Amino acid sequence: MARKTKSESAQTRERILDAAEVEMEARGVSQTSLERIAKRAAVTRGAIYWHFADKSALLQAMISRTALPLRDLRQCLSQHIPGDEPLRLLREMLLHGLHRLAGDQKHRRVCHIILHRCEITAQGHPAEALLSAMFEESREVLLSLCREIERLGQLRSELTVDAATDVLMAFLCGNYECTLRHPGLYEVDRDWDAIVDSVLFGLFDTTVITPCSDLAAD
Amino acid sequence: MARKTKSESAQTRERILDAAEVEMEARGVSQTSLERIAKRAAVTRGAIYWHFADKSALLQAMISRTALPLRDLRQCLSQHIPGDEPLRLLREMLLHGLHRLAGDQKHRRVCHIILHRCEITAQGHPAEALLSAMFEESREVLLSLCREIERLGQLRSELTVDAATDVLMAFLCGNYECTLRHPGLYEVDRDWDAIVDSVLFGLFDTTVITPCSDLAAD
DNA sequence: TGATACATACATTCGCGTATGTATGTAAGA
DNA sequence: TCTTACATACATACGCGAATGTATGTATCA
Repeated sequence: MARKTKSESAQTRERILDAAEVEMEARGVSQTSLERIAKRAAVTRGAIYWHFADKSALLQAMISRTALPLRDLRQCLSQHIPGDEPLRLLREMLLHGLHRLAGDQKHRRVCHIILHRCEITAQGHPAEALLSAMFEESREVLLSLCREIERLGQLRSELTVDAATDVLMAFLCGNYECTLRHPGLYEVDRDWDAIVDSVLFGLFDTTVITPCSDLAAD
Repeated sequence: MARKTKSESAQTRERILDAAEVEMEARGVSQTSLERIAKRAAVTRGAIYWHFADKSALLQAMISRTALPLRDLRQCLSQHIPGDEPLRLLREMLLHGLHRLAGDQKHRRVCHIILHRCEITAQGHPAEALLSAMFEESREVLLSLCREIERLGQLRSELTVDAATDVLMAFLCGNYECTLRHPGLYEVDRDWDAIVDSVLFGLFDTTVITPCSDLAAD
């Protein structure tokens, strides 16, 4: 064996990342040796060390390869015209996240690894900073939306904006948790519309929501 | 050093478990060596191997030592007189779980380890069976309550019992997730009453709820 | 005096990182 | 265009530390 062409090399790299995903989901990050990954990718550890500095860098690359929910949030936000029905935008954002979680196999796998197959120690861990940043940024997004909704007088009087935001965060995180950790015991492919509407109805005065779905059309 | 009295031996065992909790929460289960645990407990690895077969058994003992939310659920359920305001019971159960999560330091630590500091591989892992059983059993409890509520005509018409159950599960799991994983970014010590009421209000017709709290008195 | 509750010492395994070998791709010079 | 020179893309081999499990020593309790 010897030197391959550039595209072949890139393919090797992808195969290694694919193999790492499968192995790490099955056995956990720390219990997966580079030898196992290499074997599944039909290379030797030498190839892995050529493409990646160490296991940590491999994990980092694996995470970077698939965009995480944050991108979706930003994408949804970019379609938002400020002052224009934040409640409906919020609805679309929640539905978008839930549908992606149900549909995108690859997305699910990487999230599963980061959330449940990876012992995040304190600081410095590749997944640690990412998770915190995603959480904080998601919360910021939801919080600003809740503030807009409150300004329109649609927040239920017993609630603060922070309380509403945190219910939404818990609902979202909980769905990731339940879906990924207990795939047999928790339904993913379902009619999320009624469910999301119920949650929103508990937090906001949703009489103004017009259930037009043409905004979600891509 | 040598043979201790029985109570001293039991104390040693507890010290080992305490040390294991602290170390495992800080570094993750697989990254925590028995040597570190022994050092913190002021013993040698020999003592650990005397009390426990291996690291797996140690983890199992650690989990068994602190009762998990399941016991709370059962306790709450046992106070339930069937046919008597399931909605109020549900409310108390949710509040009880959230308050314990906020107040019980030891409980939080073990949950944190099991959920986020432990790479659960497929079957056979000490934490795996426990987590699945807890989830399934919790869902069963909530599902039966939702069924009772539906029978009383208090379930919102757009929802199925399963949908309502899963919203509650997601809400609960999400709170564990957010609280334990992002302690700085998510408030635990808060007024949960209004929040729980909002969630319930989104799912059920809660006009019948009488906010008497004497039922919760232990 | 025997079983207990450890400490100590030792053997073994496992995975990591690195050093090195090697065959091929590739660009430049003649 | 053929060859030279080098970079690339791995494979192979080795040394290392860390952690595990076990075997054995030992002092004390009962």
